[in-house]
Amino acid sequence: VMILRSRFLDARRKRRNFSKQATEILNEYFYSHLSNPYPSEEAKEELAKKCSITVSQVSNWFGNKRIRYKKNIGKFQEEANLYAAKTAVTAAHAVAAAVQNNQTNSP
Amino acid sequence: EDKDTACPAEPCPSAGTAQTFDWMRVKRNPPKTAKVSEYGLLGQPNPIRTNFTTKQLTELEKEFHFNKYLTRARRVEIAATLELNETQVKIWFQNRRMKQKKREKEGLAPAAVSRSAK
DNA sequence: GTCCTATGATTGATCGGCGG
DNA sequence: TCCGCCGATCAATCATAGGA
Repeated sequence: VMILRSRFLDARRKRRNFSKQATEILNEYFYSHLSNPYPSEEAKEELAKKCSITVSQVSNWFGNKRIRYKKNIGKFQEEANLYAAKTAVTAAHAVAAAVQNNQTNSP
Repeated sequence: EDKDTACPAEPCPSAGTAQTFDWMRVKRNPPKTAKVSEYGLLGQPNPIRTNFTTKQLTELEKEFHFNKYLTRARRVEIAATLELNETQVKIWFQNRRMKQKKREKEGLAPAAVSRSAK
């Protein structure tokens, strides 16, 4: 059939990839909330702020990410482990700091 | 704000194999729009997304600018004229309104943060 | 330039909740 | 109980960006 439909109406789709750091922030949130990657409106606004993109773009990103992730979990395994390790290190630092602080107070 | 930052009953197991959470199993029911088996032979009902023609979209758009909301009568009329279900017309207006709201919101935020810093 | 995959945006339609 | 709307999301697709 004439699949020649919107050859013009979608000229606005001049996509631009997000910055490396923005994607980094979004992925960190996604993988640290893998059990429920549905940021609240407030969380989306915060992410949008940090990433310098709009709330709609944050929504699009999560929508695409969720669909594509579950479509092929295996393909994202490496990425998942990468971010899991990253957050683990961050958490470890916090714990280490807490422990150290605790030890210096109880000799 | 956050309430699921930790696993309920999971110490810290999987390190290489991701778990399968409920959201990953979510499956939408296939569209029930449009009449079924109109081509008996091909036996392919309509488990697919409808592709509106440029003409249909043009008419819907025109009507939308006239009325953001449809009356039952108008909906029936348009559906018949464009050869669509009443549901499709109803949903189209619903989505169109959401789109409108979204665009208005985006068109007023990008440039309105410096009321004192400039 | 060619080909293929990654990715942001669009959109018809679904899901759950609310009000009439 | 049924219906329409809202807000969020799904799922498929479009079109470009980026890399080989």
